[in-house]
Amino acid sequence: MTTETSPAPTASTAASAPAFSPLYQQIKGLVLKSLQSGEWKPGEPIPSEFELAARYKVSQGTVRKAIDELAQNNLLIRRQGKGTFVATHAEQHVQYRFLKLKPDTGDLNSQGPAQRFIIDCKRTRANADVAKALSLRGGDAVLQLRRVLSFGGVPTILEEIWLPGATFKGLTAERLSADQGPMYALFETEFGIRMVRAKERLRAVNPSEEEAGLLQLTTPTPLLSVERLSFTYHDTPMEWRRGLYRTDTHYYDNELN
Amino acid sequence: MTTETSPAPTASTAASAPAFSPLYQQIKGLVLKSLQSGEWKPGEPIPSEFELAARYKVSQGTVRKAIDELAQNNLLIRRQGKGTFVATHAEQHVQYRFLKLKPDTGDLNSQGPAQRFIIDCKRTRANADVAKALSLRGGDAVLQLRRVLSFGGVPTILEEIWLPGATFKGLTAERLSADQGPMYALFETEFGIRMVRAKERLRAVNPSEEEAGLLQLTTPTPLLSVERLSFTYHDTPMEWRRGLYRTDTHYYDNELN
DNA sequence: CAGTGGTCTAGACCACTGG
DNA sequence: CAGTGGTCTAGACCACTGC
Repeated sequence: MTTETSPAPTASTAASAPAFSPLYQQIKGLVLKSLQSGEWKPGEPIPSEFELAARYKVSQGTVRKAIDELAQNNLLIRRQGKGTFVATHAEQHVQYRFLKLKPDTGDLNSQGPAQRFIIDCKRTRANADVAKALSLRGGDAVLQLRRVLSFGGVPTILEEIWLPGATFKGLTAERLSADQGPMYALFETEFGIRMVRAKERLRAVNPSEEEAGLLQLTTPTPLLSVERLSFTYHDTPMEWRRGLYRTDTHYYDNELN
Repeated sequence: MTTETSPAPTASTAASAPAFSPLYQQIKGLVLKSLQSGEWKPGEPIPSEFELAARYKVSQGTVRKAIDELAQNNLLIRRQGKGTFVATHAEQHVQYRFLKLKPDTGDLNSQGPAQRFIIDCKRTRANADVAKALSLRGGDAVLQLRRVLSFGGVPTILEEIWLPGATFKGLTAERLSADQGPMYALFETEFGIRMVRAKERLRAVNPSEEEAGLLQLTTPTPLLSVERLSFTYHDTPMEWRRGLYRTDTHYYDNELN
């Protein structure tokens, strides 16, 4: 690793700025590349700080700072005495990392695991909205699926999910139904896609008759509409979903800092 | 600053653990104490890293790590070449730091600043729920106020706010109406209270007739109910509010990591 | 130009994990 | 006990701000 200020993978803001990029940022980029390429897979340990320092020809402290930031972004997990591991949506004691819905009493697992019912799962073509969200061309193949999540036997979430067809070749309703565990964990093992972060837009809405029926609502109930765009490495959008959450027995939990 | 492992402000988990507390955590605690005591006020610079290092008898790097964490928690703001400043809800280019509502088109300020109308502001006694949230005894004095926020002339948010009466002595509707700028900024300058973080619970609800009227809703519209508990230093709850947000023209924006 | 925060290094030692 | 991440130090140098 050279010490001189270099153009580096940190794209300058297009114009005149020389774009000074600290060493640890460049290291961060290299580590990210190895993560994305699958050199280190979810759940596995990455090389120790000393090994990485030798590999990149920098001091351990510099590697440390790079890893610190990646760990804060939930891409890596540090475990003192054991090593640094690639984060995963499976096994992570924090299952359902992106699901912020909590029951008014108890916790999500107090009534056992969630039950999942696939309503349908079909290949189709992206409409304008979905194409735009997923950075596809209108008409590109997409996989569209709907499902209901129940907690303690009560249907609570109705979701509609769109995935790029090219990336998720071979994903079927059967494959999804057979699986235990979070869908995002399956994406990792079967398709090498790791969801890294997401944006959500929340609204209060009245469900359509079909939607109310799928959630077995007996009285008119406003629902929380949650539109989510999920990203994999390098801010690449990889999933668009819209959920309808019952919020008479649960609430959407959020922390502000 | 002693280097030996000390009991320190880091409360041990009640039982047998000796509770090792790193030096920089202890420094963090001392800095926090100075923040809370008002030695350094919102908007003001704190001493330089070298000065603090001398004061606490530790190396600059240790002070740095302490400040880094406080800056990440939005308690401090670092400005290269200038210094480190106490964060504030005023002036901060990010006004309305805790307000996650965004318009479907444009941004919150595209139609000028928010208009605020105080509906009422009265001193009363805490009911059980409010008392519990604010860690008061039932019947303690509380200040209760309601207001409407409008954007571009459209009433969009109806809020009901409860504050501990003892801390906010002298806060009146007149005082609030006279003020420009965020309420949390006024809390800092007038009462020495700085809101540091908050928790929100979201639900979809149907407004009562009175609520619909105050928001000038002409058709039945489900609203986003946002219950917020705000904390000042040391996780002390200081404000409870419930907002009703119109989400037909706006949405609640959230980032998941 | 002096003063601030930001980066980088090299080395020592500590705390935690597993064999 | 060896190997990992975690803390702490001391010092050098860089980038940014304002006078």
